[in-house]
Amino acid sequence: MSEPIESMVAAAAPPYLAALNPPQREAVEAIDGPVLVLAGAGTGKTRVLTTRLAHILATRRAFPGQLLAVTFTNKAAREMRERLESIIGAAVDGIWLGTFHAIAARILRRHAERIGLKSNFTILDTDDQLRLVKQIIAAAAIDDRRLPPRMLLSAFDRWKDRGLGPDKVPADEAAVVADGRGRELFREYEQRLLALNAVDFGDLLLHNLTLLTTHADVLADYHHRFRYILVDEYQDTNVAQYLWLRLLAQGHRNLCCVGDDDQSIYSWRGAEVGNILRFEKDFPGAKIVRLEQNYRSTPHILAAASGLIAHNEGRLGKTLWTETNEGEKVRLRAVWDSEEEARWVGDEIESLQRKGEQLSETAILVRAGFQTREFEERFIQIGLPYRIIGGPRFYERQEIRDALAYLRLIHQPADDLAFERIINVPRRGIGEATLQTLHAAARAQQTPLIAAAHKIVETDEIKPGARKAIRDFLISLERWRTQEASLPHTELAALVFEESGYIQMWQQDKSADAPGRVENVKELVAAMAEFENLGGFLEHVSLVMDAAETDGGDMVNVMTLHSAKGLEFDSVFLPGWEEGVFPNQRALEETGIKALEEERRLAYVGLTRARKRASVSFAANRRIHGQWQSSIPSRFVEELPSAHVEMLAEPGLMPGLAEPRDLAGWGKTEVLRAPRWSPRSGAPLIEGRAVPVRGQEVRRVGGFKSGDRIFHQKFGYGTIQRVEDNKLAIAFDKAGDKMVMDSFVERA
DNA sequence: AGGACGGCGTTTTTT
DNA sequence: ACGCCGTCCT
Repeated sequence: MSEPIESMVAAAAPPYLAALNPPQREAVEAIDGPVLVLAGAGTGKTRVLTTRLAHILATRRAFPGQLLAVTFTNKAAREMRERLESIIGAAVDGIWLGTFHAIAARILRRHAERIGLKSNFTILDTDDQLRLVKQIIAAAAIDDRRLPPRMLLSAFDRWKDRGLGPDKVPADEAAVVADGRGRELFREYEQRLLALNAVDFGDLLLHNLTLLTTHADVLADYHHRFRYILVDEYQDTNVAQYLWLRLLAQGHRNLCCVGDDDQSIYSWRGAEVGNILRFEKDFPGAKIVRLEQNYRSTPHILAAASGLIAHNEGRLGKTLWTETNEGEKVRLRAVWDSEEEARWVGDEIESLQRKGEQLSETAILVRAGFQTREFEERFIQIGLPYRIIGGPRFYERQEIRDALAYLRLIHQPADDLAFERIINVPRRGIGEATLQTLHAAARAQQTPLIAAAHKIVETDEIKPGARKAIRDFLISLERWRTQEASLPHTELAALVFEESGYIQMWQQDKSADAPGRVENVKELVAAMAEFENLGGFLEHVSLVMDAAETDGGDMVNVMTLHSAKGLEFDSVFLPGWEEGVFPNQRALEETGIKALEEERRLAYVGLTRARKRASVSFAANRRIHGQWQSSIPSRFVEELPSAHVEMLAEPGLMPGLAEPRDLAGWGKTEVLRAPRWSPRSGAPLIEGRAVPVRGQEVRRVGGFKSGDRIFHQKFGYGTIQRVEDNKLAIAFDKAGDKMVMDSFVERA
């Protein structure tokens, strides 16, 4: 441990302040009142956040327990804690530092009974949510082909993102979901969750809002408690999170939000760039600090990224600059097809490697997961080590979810979803019919399945075989539950997986992945050791579903642009800059110009990941869903300022253009944007509607109303049932009921 | 209870 | 093209 905090305070300018540039220092020292720190990419955002926390503590403005620091990811929270402790030189206990969800869960557990929950409530993940929604749909006697569970769930999620419970959803919005039954189903879903003593991720925030707005004493308690509030990645907050912060910050008004509107890439999961754009209005007198000095990238990379993002409107505006020297221009490479692209990138990486660059300092950032495949194939072929970031996670595996269901059920008997999951795993001869009987009984008695099961085994409502199986299972559960108090939780878990026959089930399984599954369950048990008790472990699993730490070998990193946010690499490859792929066609179809700007921000995020060199590439032909499609360069290619880009031309090859042309001046020349990318697309889409393109006849779309007869390329003739923005609910004569984009239909 | 078959979706991801 | 999921059949 280094010097105590007192001696840091004694110094005229503490060392941690001296290391900051003027705006950073301003952001750190503006302790009181609302502050918005607009932190461009690579400008030292985390340093400011952590130094600010350290400064508050060092100057004795608050005790650790009076600080609230919120992040979006566990990784960010961990990093913040580590860096804070390295500044302070000691462990910092008591600070409320964590993700929105973790903090909200902590608060909710303290006051669960005020919401109608018990403090050991279960936090459901998406999988459980979906199963519950399916049950709700079935119970409402709705055909799930008419109402896909995913869609309904996503409607619920988006409502919750906006802080809306069943009673607050605007009538017109509820009306267009599930044939007017949206509100009813939403209410049903929420009631089911309460009955299960469970919450989903959205509820954590939503219940917090209810708690804080309906219990003045609780709110006052937190007002008093949280003297200083800090928020990371503020541009990613949704409305619920914004309302939550605003409520908590009302006390001392010491709210410091750090974010970058140009890096807002999560609107599709409810993030509202608007939150950052209107900070000044919401917090009058707020101090705005801009961090613009970039410590990461070369001037060419910064200029290219800045030139690109300048095409967006409604930005708060920043001008990134750097003191470093020129460096390399952003390289732009046209290739014939996606295979050649992978070959080229592979060659380039090998050449970098020969020059002594680390593979792990190299990244390939793609727009969508399917693009990684081509690179994998090529890299395997040439023996180039790589890792894909962002695959399926440990806690999402079947065996882990099964094992967790056992533990959940022991810890929280009302967890019907857990009960259903494992009642017949391993097989105990409890089939569909028995389960139906149980469900019916549970519904009739308004009790959890487990309680219904206890009663039903005393009757002869079910067959003797199943009855015995259930009774045995219940006895085991009871025993394990008793042992929860006496045994260490790791021992309990090991015991449960043995006695239940779960481990044995996989040991006897002859499939290739069975041994791995056994290992995973054992790993799970081992992982429990780090936690004080079963409850703590389950909380961790629900909220801290971090991907396993990437192993440290020297490998090329392959990931999506989204996963790359917050990371940096010496060399960055940005393949697939083609219309349709990037900007992504579907995004444009869904939300038009809004999506286009978000895609552009994604491109900006990609470029600004690079320290020394960035290479953009695009292919004339690409296989998508098994079909070769010709493509044209992304509009983002033209938007890169040519002074900062070096075109790596291959003679005679310029995909998508009618004929070879002078490539150096593409910025000035209008590039033909023939919509050859998608077989069904009519034209580039802006705001969800086709817009005229030079030399091309574009059919006028929009203006449809229900009752209109239409024709669709794939589904044939049909009648419009309902219009929702640019989406049409259509009863097709042959293909049944479907939702389609209006741009894909024409009047019959 | 387990395999075969057909249909569907295939942008991004955290908690 | 391909994989996953749900259903249906044996």
